[in-house]
Amino acid sequence: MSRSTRTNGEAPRAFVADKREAILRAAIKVFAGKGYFNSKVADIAKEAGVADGTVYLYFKSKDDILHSFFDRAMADFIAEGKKELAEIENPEDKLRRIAQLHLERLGADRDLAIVFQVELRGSTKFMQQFSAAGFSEYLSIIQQTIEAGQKKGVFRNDLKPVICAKILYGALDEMVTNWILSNKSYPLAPMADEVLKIFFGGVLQNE
Amino acid sequence: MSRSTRTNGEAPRAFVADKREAILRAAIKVFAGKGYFNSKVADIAKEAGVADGTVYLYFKSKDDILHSFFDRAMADFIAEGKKELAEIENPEDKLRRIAQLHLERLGADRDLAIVFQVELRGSTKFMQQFSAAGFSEYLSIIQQTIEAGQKKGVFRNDLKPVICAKILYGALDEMVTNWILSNKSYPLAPMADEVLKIFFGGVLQNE
DNA sequence: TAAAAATGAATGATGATTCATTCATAGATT
DNA sequence: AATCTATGAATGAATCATCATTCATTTTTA
Repeated sequence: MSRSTRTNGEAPRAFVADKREAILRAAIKVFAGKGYFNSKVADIAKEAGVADGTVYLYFKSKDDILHSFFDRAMADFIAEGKKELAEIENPEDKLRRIAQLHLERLGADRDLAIVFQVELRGSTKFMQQFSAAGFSEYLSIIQQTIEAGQKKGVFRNDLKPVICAKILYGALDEMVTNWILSNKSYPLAPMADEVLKIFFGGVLQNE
Repeated sequence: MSRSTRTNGEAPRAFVADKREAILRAAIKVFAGKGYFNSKVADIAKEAGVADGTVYLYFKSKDDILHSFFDRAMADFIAEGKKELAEIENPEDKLRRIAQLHLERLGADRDLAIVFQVELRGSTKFMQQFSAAGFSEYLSIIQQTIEAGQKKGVFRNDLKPVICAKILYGALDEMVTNWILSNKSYPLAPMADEVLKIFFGGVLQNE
């Protein structure tokens, strides 16, 4: 046993990581409740059960908290998505899985969803980075799936894949936003099928 | 000529209204550039070419500026939309006109679009009001058009109108957001047709 | 010249960040 | 085992810059 400290419970780093995690969770909760700019660092500290100064032992600044959250959440999301999608061949099924993952993930954690839908968009600057970072990768995964489907002949060839991707994303995004703003609480994930029914088949009656 | 002041240019109220308008325009520009919370009232005053205090002769508070902007913009938009749509019978054409108006309007004024897409969403509180106010009315206009189309048999009956409406709105919204964030400047309005092609016909190949 | 509009310096509240201090732990020493 | 000490985590009161807002004064208008 090379690691002597392993004996009594957790390695020292694990303890540290937990506190960071606690502050991050607290921040999400506070941001979701009052909005980023209306949230005081003191609020976050209180929610996390630590002193104000402690926050600065784990994060450079208030801004850094939001960034850290976003970086991790987005990386996790894309990583898990890619893994899941690698096992699916059929482009139609792939899109279905993307939609489900999207709504499952955000539907499982309201605070996280609020920060994603509302707070992360509160500044153009952030949106630009957002755009540059994980977001465009996400869009391009959808786009590539559509291109693959076109090659296979399951999707129409007269549509631009970029636009299709944006529409699907926009539709899912709107489902999430509506879900957040609604007072009634309903499960979000099942909307995936509704969305895809329309996205796949269109609204026009085929006589 | 009953209005005596009409002779030398503007009526007194018009002068006042112009200054209010100037401050509002300036505010939109500043908000669009730096975000609501990063914008100082002094920035707005400077941009409008007035003293800091003058802003408070026309608006109750910084918050009131954003609200006033939103109220007017949304009311204008819905009013004009309703007028235009009243002249259209065919639900398909109606949706097409809605999409065009949506993109034309926002595509014509980038600052306005940024405030709409980015700033107005920076707080859940605002979003809730947003939601309560004009926004849900907008969504329901789309929804009703779809219902009308279903009755006429042009739209599929196995789709929920609410969901269809949200999807169309979400798709348009995403087009606008992407347009704002893109460095390349392309015309936004033509995307309406692309969106509708997919919304109407779906992406699946009909063999 | 009276009233209205505009000014911009001063005020006061707020809240992010800092840092001198305290606390807890684990090894070292006796 | 009891005591001591070094280390780094944690604390939270104090700092300090930042604005939104006000209002006494000046300028413009009619």
